[in-house]
This record gives sequence, structure tokens and C-alpha cells, in this order.
Amino acid sequence: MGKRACGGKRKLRRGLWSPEEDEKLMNHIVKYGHGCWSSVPKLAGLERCGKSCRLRWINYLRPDLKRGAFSQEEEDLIIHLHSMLGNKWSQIAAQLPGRTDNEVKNFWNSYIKKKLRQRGIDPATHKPLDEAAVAGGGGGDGSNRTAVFRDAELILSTIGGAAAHHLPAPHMPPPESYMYSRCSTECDDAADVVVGGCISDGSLSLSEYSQTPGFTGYVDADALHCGPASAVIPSVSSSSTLNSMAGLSPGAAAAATTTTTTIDEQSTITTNHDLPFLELGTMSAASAGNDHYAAALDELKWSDYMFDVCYSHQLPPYHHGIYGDSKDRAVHFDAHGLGNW
DNA sequence: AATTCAGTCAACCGCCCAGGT
DNA sequence: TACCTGGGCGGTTGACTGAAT
Repeated sequence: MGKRACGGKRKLRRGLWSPEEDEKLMNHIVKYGHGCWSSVPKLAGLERCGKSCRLRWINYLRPDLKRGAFSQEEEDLIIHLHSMLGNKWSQIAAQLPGRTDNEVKNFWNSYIKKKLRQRGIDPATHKPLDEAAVAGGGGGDGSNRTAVFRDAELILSTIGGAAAHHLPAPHMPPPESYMYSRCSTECDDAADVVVGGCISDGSLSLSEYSQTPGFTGYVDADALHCGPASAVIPSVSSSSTLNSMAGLSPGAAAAATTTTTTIDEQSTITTNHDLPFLELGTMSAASAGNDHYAAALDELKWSDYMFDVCYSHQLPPYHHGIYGDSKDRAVHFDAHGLGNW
């Protein structure tokens, strides 16, 4: 099985994308949508394979990307989700608006993994390292995640600071903002797991992970394979949702990301997925004085800049150079068809 | 100033899965 | 039912960059 890597007979370009290629791809998708990815390169006049175009779009050109530094809340959420899902980067990223699976994966591998190890936690199992070793060398697939993970405790004991108190210690009752819903199937491996201070008595899903007034992270119940009783919570970071939003204007898309979703018969939660740049700005405002957020703001890259400016001035994006970063790769895009967003 | 090293991140590769024929 | 194709995902690689020596 398995297909050949893209390329085939044609000699296709590989490696880093040039600004010109980005422009071609962006203009094409803005005008026509991506449709069938394999036809995109031809239609867009690119000597790339469809896969490469898709990846470039999803990981870099997509207008809803947040970029910039991960916030403490995002980091906490990633750790929690990883303890439940393992290396399901796409599912984890789906709960982090504006983040891509690649970004989350890189962040995990380059930063969180190391941080957990330094704290004596096996990043694969979320157990103490010595315990993980006894358990049989720690199996790197995360399949043995079900016994004990104390990320909340870890975070509380290590980061101090603003975000820590938003996570309950394992012995503390959860704040009201934590809402759990029972799921019917496929969550058995979560049995007896300590999650944010609650020990479930069986199937468990963390349906809302609300930590700060300015930040709400969501666990897509479907992403947790928690059965049909759970509702799907839209996430603007998922590519499927992005596709569905392709027909919306930015304003409409922003509006569309504010939804009310019924989780089960007892619980109703209101999601408030602001667009990424707005969210980051909100977090920053809510966390004034927190250097972490200040740093995050400082590291805003082109997408944040571009969309901030465009939305706030009711302008279509891409009138501004999209490469607002230090690489100084100014490119201007054709604004036609942006009503499609 | 030059070199080495480590960290980050964009991109590719190979596999799996779903849908169509 | 078997095969084919496209989309998607996770793992890995390699270029780039900044810090350390």
C-alpha cells in the first residue's frame, strides 16, 4: 500500500517556497478554492505537487493562523490533550484555534518534551520517569497513558505564575468552568485517569477546558472518540472547518465561530471562538503584566498583522505585505475573490 | 572573527483511510 | 470485491539561526 511520494515523472520543485510561489498559490485558492489538491499546482501554475501545496496552505498561508509564541494556556492544554490523545497532533491542534498540527508537534518536540523531562515526567506516558521506566521502558507511543498523569500538578509546581492557578491541583475540586460530559464508548482507556482534579469513574471526556476569561480551549468530543452522544464543537483551526468556511466573508466567518453547542442533555456550553488574532489580543489584555503574553504579542507574524489591520480597517487582506517578519519578503496579493472568505 | 553546537521550524516521506469506480 | 486515487496524518529530515566557545 501507500502511495509514492508526490513528484512522479514530472520534475517538481522541492524545498522552501519562494514568495512568488506563495503568491500564486494564495491567489489561486483565494479565487477558486483548492478543490482537488492534485489539480491545484497545474491550475495555479506551480511546479509543485498537490500535497506540497496543501501543506503550504495549511501550515503557512491559511489566513486564520495565529502564529507567534504559544501561550501558557495553550501549552497547558497541549499537555493535557497529549496525555489523553497521545501523538494525535491534528486532534490536539483542532482544539487550538489558529494552530496547526505541525506547529503543535514542533512545539511539543522542541519545548514541552524537554520541559517535562526536566521535571522528571516521561513525556510519552505522562508518568514520573522512574515509574515509567519500571513500567517497561516507557513505550513511546503513549499507549500507556491511562494510569496516572499529573500534568496539572506538574504545572502548578513548576510554572507558578498566572496560568497555574487556573488549573486545579489533583486534590482540589474543579472550578465551575470545567465541564465534563460522560461519553458512551471508546473512552475506556481514560478510566481512572486524573484529569484536572477529577477522577473519572469510567469513560470520560473533557468537554470544555475553560481557564481564563479571555481564553477558552475546547476538547472536541469527537476528537476524543467519545461516541455519538457528544457534540462536535467547531474549531476554526481544523482544515475541514476551514473548507466549510470558505464561502464566508471574514466578518461572517468570525460570526460563525461564535456558536452555542449542546454537549448533552444536561450541559450546554457557549463557545466563543474569536478569530485568532482577536483571541490573542484578548488574552494579552486580560493578562496585562504577564511577560509571556507580551512576548507572544511581540512575536506576532504576518498573519496576525495582516488580518488585524485588514479587519480593523475593513480592508481585504493581502493589500499588505504578508511577509511582515524579519525575512522581509514583501509580497502583495491580488485581493480579488477575498469575498469568498 | 570564526567555528561549533543546539534549537526551531518548514517541508518531505511513507503510510493509512475513505470514497469512487 | 478489488483496485485506484486523493486527502490526511505522524514521523523525520534538513536548512536556518542564534548562542556559546
